[in-house]
Amino acid sequence: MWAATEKFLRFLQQPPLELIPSGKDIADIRSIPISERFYPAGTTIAEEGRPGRPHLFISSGWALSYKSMSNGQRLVVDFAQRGDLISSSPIADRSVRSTTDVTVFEIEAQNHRPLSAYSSYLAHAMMRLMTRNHSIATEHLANVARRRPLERTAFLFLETSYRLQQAGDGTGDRYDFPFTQGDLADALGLTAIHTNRVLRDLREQGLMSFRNWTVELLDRRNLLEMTLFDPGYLDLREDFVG
Amino acid sequence: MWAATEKFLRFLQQPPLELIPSGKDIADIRSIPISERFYPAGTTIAEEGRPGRPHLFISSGWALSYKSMSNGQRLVVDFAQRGDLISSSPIADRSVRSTTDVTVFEIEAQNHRPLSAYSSYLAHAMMRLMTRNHSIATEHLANVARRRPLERTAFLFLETSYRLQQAGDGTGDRYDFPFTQGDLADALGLTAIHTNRVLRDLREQGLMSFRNWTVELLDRRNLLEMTLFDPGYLDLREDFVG
DNA sequence: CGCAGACTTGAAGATTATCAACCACCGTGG
DNA sequence: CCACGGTGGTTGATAATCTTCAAGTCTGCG
Repeated sequence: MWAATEKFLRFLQQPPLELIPSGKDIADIRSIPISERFYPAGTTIAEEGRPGRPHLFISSGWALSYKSMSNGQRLVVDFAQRGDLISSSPIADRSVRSTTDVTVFEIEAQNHRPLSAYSSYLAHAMMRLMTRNHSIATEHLANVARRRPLERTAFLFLETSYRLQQAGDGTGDRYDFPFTQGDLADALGLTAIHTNRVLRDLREQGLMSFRNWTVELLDRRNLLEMTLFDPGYLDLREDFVG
Repeated sequence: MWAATEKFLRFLQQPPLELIPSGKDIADIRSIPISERFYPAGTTIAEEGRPGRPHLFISSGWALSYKSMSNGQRLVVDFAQRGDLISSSPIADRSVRSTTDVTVFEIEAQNHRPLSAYSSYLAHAMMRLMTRNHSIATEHLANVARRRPLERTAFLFLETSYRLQQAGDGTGDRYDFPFTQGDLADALGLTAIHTNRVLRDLREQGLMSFRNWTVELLDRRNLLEMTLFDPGYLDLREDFVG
């Protein structure tokens, strides 16, 4: 009947969320209209400036979340992967494009009745994810504002590796990363050319390599040391009080 | 009896939130322990790395939200003012220090029962504020990554002016801003020295001035034009579905 | 083969940081 | 009253970093 809802319930219980809903929580969530949608690679899923789209839980694939700025520049906000929530604003402040084929769960409240009125459990889960997203955005800000390009770039790939691990996708020392150096540059606040040189440095120093759409972390110990990477901000613990 | 709760309810109905709770919403919120606290200027209200502090609604004063990075650098995450929510994470990812005397409402769930279980209304309000905070953080990221220092600086002061207006604190063409050029630099991703030169440029071009802890927007039209500032991301509209 | 998109390299120029002073203001204590 | 120290702000010279411009290379694919 509501196949999407049942799949969504299973999704919540798998990594990275691993929620354990009670009977009431499950019943509450079943009262919310949830749909599962498939977007082929290259689809624009959400567009900046548009109002009130549903909240998106990515269930598989990679998506690029970005802002097209009025000065002609572009900012890549995030490389979104399985388990990530892309929550909507009254007016979307970013666009989302599927980079690979992508499957998402879409949730939208009806008749001006907020989701939190349907399910306090889902509200709680969403607040945890939104808090984590905020932490990630803040860490990106720190990265761009206060780390040098080499460390900055290494940091981003380390973060991505940890998030993949959390989502249960591999060990993280080697992973697919289907984005261009231009995408990377727009995430790091550099030019594509400079990003290219930074990647070469990282490769020549034997630290890591990004070629042919795959990342290899060759010397994780030194990468951690030079970036002083601490994954605490990615934590998704149960003891969040929201 | 619960003076703080009643004051908090009034706070919700004033700018910038202007919420209109129903009778049930009010009863729900009365079931939550809320305290009002006063922090003199210079107090450290929250500290990075510490677990599980309450959520903070700033009711008056200015606070500085920042990260002390392990590479010795500092990032100023936000200049928080009246009406802002500083939501907590499982592990705090930033510190907060009162810059002026500050009054806040502090809300903390008890016994592992999430706030959303007490009040779907408060959960909804918090999700709206968290979404706005996320939009602000993303815009700051765009600002630092993809705008030049002059526009970047002007943008920050324009944003602050709009947020003050939303909170009902003055017209915004002239306002107190009790932070140093060093604080500003750590928010903009520049050195203090370069920030000083940028401020001089803005002043010499007759665009705006920041001296003696007060900001004057002298030529708002040109500031808006050069930054292409669009306050849409600060929107706090009722039609949010979370 | 030839094209398009992504990547790579070198040289030159612009921007931003660093270093080293110095000024201005303010509250304190002699 | 005034010297003093501390904080915050200002300036110039120099060095490092990053961008821009211009020109390719590589690869997959029709």
